[in-house]
Amino acid sequence: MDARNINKTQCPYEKAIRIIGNKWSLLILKEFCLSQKKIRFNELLKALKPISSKTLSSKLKEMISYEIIKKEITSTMPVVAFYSLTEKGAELSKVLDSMAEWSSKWSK
Amino acid sequence: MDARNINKTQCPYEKAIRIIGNKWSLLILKEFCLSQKKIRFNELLKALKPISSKTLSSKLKEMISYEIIKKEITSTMPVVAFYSLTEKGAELSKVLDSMAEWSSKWSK
DNA sequence: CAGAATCCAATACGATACTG
DNA sequence: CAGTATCGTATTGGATTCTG
Repeated sequence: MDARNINKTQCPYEKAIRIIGNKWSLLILKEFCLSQKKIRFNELLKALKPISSKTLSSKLKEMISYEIIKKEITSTMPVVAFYSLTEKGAELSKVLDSMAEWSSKWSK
Repeated sequence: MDARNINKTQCPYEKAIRIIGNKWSLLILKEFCLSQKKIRFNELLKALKPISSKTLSSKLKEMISYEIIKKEITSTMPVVAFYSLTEKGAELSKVLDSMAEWSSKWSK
C-alpha cells in the first residue's frame, strides 16, 4: 500500500488516497490553497509547526514527484527557494474545500 | 496533532484532516460510499485486504466515535453486526468523489 | 536559507492465536 | 461471526546538529 505500488490499482479513489491521503500532505496542501502564493521552506516550517525539517523536506520531495508541487530556486548565494502548486496540485483545492465545508457543517 | 488535540484548532481544514486524513479511514469510507449499503465486519476485511482485523476494528471504533459510521447488531447468537454510514459520514462522499475525479483526470 | 544526517521515540500495522 | 490479545516489525516523525 506504499508509493511503489501506486500503479497496482486502477481505482481512482485508491490512487488519490495513496497520493494525498495522509496528514502531512493534506496540511501542506492546505497552506498552499489558503495562501495562494509561493512559499519558502522556512515559512512552511513555521506555518506547519510542529513539523520537523526532515519531514517537511521528504514530504515536499514526494509531492514534487507526484507533480502536485513545484520548486523554483531563484538565487544560489544564498540559496532562495520557492514552492508552489502545479496546475495539477491546484485542482486539489476542491478536495480540501469540500473537507472544510463538511467539518464546518458538522462541528459542534 | 493526534485525536486528543482535535479541539485545539478552529480551522475546519485541520479538523477534517485530523478526522479523515489517513489512509485507512479514507479507504473504509470508500467502501461504504461505493457500495451504498450496510456492510459486515468480515466483508470489510475481505474488501480492504490486506487490512488486519485489529486495524479494522480500531478504525471502525474511531470512526464511530466521530459519528461517521454507525453499528447495528441484529443478532447475538451468533453475533451479526452491520456497519453503515451516518448522515454525517454520507456527506463525505463529496470529498471522496472529488478525489476520484481529480485522480481520473490526472492519471497517465 | 534550505536542507541533509544521525539518532531515537512513538505509533501504526500485520500475523497469529484465541474467545463468547 | 465479530471481534480481542499478544507479539513483533515497519514506518513515521521529532530533536538536534551540521553544511554549502
